[in-house]
Amino acid sequence: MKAPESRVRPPSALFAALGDATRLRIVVRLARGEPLSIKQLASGARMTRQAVTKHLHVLAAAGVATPSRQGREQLWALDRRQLAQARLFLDGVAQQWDVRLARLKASLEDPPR
Amino acid sequence: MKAPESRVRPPSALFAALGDATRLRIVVRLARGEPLSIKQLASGARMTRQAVTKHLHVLAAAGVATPSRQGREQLWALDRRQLAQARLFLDGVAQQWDVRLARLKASLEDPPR
DNA sequence: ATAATATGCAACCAGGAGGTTGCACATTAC
DNA sequence: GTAATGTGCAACCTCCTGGTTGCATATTAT
Repeated sequence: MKAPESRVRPPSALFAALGDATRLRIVVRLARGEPLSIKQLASGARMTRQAVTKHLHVLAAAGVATPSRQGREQLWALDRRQLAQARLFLDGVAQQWDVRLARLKASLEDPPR
Repeated sequence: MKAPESRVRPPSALFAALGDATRLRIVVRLARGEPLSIKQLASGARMTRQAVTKHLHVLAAAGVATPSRQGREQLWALDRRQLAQARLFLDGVAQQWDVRLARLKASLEDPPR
């Protein structure tokens, strides 16, 4: 068996979730670690609470943020795992590039005959 | 003065560029380092060449890929700089989190009086 | 020169994303 | 109990995105 939240998501969905200015600001605010209610997140965002709610659900679908009930409030917090996945992906791209550059450099210093 | 391509882009635009499965596949293919023509990139993508062209322009607008003419072909290659920026952003988020966790841990081990 | 190849440009279209409004419901405060 | 607060749900609207088609243009091959 496997953890339900860790089911495979295409990395593009992850980047798409981060690919909105409003959502990225939410992520940054949540990155401080303290869970925030929808009300708190909506204040300061120049749009309706419902719009913010939608964005939060997008983040949840991407596995980036998760909610938890606390009385009549819903507190949202980040889930680092998917963000770590995104980093790994970018690392992979950079690494392939590095490997290729290393090969090129090697071939220049010690050309194949 | 500063390099023209390094003008500030909102990081969300960057993630948005990566937030499409087709574009991400293009990025992965280009990550090998070898520049590819539009024709080459379009073969294997089950859509029209024009659709691929559009995706390439999105990547170019985000500063992720850049074209260069070679006769009648247009060769596309990755530009790592923006990808590095994306990594830095994710590092920042993770780091804030780490800092907060460290503080929490410290406060538990050595509680403020 | 002519044909084949690789790309550019523009119009067009369907669907989804981001946002709003209005109202219902649950929880806490007084 | 009643009011205030925080949220959930659904309908609706607009605009952008991803995709197509059709044709024009530039370069290379024969």
